[in-house]
This record gives sequence, C-alpha cells and structure tokens, in this order.
Amino acid sequence: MSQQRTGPTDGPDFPDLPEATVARLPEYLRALHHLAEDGHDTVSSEGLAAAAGVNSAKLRKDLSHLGRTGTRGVGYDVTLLIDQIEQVLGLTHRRAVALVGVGNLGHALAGYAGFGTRGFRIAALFDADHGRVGEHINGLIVRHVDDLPEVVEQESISIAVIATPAHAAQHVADRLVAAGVTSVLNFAPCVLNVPEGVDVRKVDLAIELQILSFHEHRKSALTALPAAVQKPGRVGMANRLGGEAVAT
Amino acid sequence: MSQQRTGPTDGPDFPDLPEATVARLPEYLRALHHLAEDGHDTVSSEGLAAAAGVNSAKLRKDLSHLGRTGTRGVGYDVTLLIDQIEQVLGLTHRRAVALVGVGNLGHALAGYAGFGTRGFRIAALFDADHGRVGEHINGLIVRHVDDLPEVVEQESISIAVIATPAHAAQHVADRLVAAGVTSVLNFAPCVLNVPEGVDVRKVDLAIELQILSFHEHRKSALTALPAAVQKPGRVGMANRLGGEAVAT
DNA sequence: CGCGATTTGTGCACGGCTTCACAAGCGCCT
DNA sequence: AGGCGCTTGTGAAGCCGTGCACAAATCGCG
Repeated sequence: MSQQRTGPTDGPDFPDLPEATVARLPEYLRALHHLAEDGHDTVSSEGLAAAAGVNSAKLRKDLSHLGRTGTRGVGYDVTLLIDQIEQVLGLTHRRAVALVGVGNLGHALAGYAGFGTRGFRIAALFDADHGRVGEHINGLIVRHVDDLPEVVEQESISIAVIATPAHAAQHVADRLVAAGVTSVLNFAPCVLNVPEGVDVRKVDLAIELQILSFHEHRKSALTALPAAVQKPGRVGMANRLGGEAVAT
Repeated sequence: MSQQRTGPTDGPDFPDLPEATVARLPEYLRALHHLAEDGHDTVSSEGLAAAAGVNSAKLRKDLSHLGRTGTRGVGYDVTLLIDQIEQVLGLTHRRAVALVGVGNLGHALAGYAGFGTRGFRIAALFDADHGRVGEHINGLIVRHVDDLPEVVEQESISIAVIATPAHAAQHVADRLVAAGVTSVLNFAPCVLNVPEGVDVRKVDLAIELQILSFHEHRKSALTALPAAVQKPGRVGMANRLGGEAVAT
C-alpha cells in the first residue's frame, strides 16, 4: 500500500507519515490525555516517550513529521499536541462504526466503553442470525446484515468491525465493501480479500498467544542448557510490528 | 542453507528466527490446517502464500529459516510443515494460560473456542472483585487474584492474559510477574513496565480503529481534491507491522 | 543584554526486512 | 537415461525504521 505524495503543492496538512509513525501516534495520544488529566501543561520528549513506552529520539522524529510542534528548551504543549494528533488521525469528529457479529466477542465489543471515549461511536449492530436480530444491546438494536447498505448509507459509516466466525467473515467483508465501507477491523481468524482502496487490520488472539509461546519456548530452552545470561535491568519491552487493539 | 547454526553450541532446533518471521508463522500454521482439512497433501509456496495473505518470496524465505522443508518442483508437505512450525512455536503441548479480569471482555475471551483449538488451555480465571470470585464461567471457577502464586505454580502457567481496566493492569502485571508468569498479553489500554525477560504484547481496539481512521482521513482528502488515482487490481492487503507490529 | 541550561529537531549510519531474479534441485514423461 | 517443466532456496539490492549524537533554538536569570 504505497501512496504517492500529493505532488509539488503540498496538501494543507498531509505529512504523508511513515506507517510506523502512524501506528504509534494513537499511543502518544492516549498518554497525552492521561497527562492532561493529571494537570500537566507541557511534556518533554523524554517524559512523553516514557509514558508511551518508546525511545525519546523516536518520539521526536515521529512528532517532527507533524510539523514543528514543540518548543526547544521547554517541551511540548500537551493540549496543542493532542489537537494536532487528533487532526492528523482524523479524529476531529466522532466516526461511526458498524459492528457485525453479535456473538460472544461481539457482545463484549458492543459494550466496550473505549469506543466512545476515544473518537468512535458504534452506530449499528448486525448479525446474520435471525434469532438475534431485534435484540437490544447497550441501547442499540441488532439488525440483519441484509440491512447493511441502507444503514451504512444513513449513518455515513466507513469503518466496520467483523466479529463473526471465520467461515462467515469473507462473505460479510464483501457485503460491507459493497455497502461502501472502506476500512475493516477483522477479529475473525482468516485472511480477507478486499479490493484496492479498502484497508484491513486484523486482530487474532491465538496468533498473539502463539508468538508469546515461541518466546516462552525459546526462553525455556535457553535457561535449560547454557548458563542463562541473566541481565538485570528494568523496563520491559513491548514489540509488535503492527498494532492491535482492545480492552476491557 | 546448510547446517550452520548461529549459536556456539547449536541448539537442537533453534534457528533464531527474525522477529518478523515469527509473527507470520502462526498465520501460515492456520492456513496449513485449513488446507489439510481440505485434503491437500502438498502446497506450493505460491498457494500457501495466497492463503496466508503474503508474498510468496517472503514465505519461502521465512520457511527457509526452519531448515529444508520443501521439495523443489513439488512444494511443501502440509502435515510435515505443520509439525515443523508447531515445533518451532513450542506448541507441541497445550500451554496453560491464566486470564485475569472477568469483565465484559474477559467473559468473551473465556468463552473463545480458538484457545482450545490452537494450542492453549485456559487453566484459571481471576478477578480482584470478590463479588465475582466463585462465579462459574465455561466450566471454570473465578478465583481471587490473591491466589495467583498458588495457582500459577500448580498449573505451570507461564502465559497470562490481562483483561482488566487500565488502572489495574500494572498492578496485576506486577503480581503476575511475581508469581512467575513470563509472557503477558495485555488488552488494557496502557503500557506495562515489566522486568527484563518478560514479554508483553498489547492489543488495543481503539488504537486499531484510530489507525484505520487515519487512512480514512487520508483517503477522503485524496478523493476530494486531486482527481483520484483509481487503480483497479484485486487482492487486498492485510497489514500490521507487525506487526505488525503488525503487527499489523 | 548576554550567557548558560535545557530540550527540540535532524543528519547520518547501521541493521533488519522485503523483493527481485535466478540458479539449483526434483519429478515426470518419453 | 535424458531432457523438460516446475518449484524451492538464496544472493544481492533497495527500502524502511531505529538510534546516536549534535547543532539550533528557546527560556530564565543575573
């Protein structure tokens, strides 16, 4: 997914950020909100980096892509930076999100408060099971997937979350795309084929655990044979090339 | 590649894989199981790559790190490859997992079938709320977090999932580490500080949506001003750097 | 007004990952 | 047995991301 620049005349505010930076901005944003609640007016790159769990140099480079945002010798203005990041992420208005699949996981997601507090609004719930259609969840009524086109249009939905069983996911994705959705967050353990221009991000619990399993396996093998290289230190690592998501 | 092993004394089978490769192996594994169910005995790198949503060259390079696995002119033996990957990921036995936080999301995770079918077993549920302790979920009884050390020891748990509110996550993580857990999957929207040697992976729903939001924002800005560069093509992309980072 | 302390912004080098392109190997068919 | 087509495995090149180290900028204070 490459995106060539808009051209010589640079777009008003489209820094054309590196993907890795985009993936970190939300984390900075969360940390900033936390700092704002604690009454901080400004933060140093060092402080914000610590709160977001990254290197300070990386943080500065990331923020530098947004244009000059900090003040040398002082740091970053918290509220100003929040505004800038929200602007870049397109969070200036609450985006409507559709949730398809109201099963085990779907229920939990529908009740997740983090949606509302971080720029989104679940605008509609869908399920293919007629037995579930009509059910009330968190103030919303479950509708049948056949109603997708209509509702997506009405509510101006461009982002959808798929929380169906794997075998239904591709079909749902096709219908979502046909209805006009251009971004999908997929919780089903399968790959989705979508047309160019549609973004898909995937969250797979089992994959995350399997990656951890690998490291466990490696760790136990290391401590078993060679005298383990015990390094002290503090501060953990959180890796991951792509981000992932969720919550309570 | 020949027998050379990076380490001094070569570990039995520890290719010391690139992190990016490790993050993709689970996806290959899932695709392979799917192929096996469909009766395939062998797969070409092209076929498997398509099923896993990646480039075939990347797939071959990834698999080459496991030692010779394929047969030129033929492809990869499906069941053999499954065994090899499971071996490397440490999935030869079902790993016990502890789940802390039996709220909205915790309930859903406790009932997630993908755990059992993909190498894991939820061995225990915990919550700090005494009102929830004792509750039966999916055949398991919710225990109080104070029992962590005891249960982790008994069940040989090394991996834990945190599904608590953000404000409790760090405290829970500390207790988990103290109890002997060395890998954590964190669903709470906050960064965790853990000692060296403990792995943390994070899944944050809001972050995923915000990343999608950015791309939506960019797309709408592009289609608005310049005559959109409409490229045809098919086949979608699933990123995550990681995963991408994404994982991702 | 100027100096020093502080912190940002960034040039640069390094390492890892991705992709291409092709030689090496394998099976099948004649 | 030999050749042919197919597929893997991998060298090499390029790209992206990271982290260091430092110059530039700003504030506060004497």
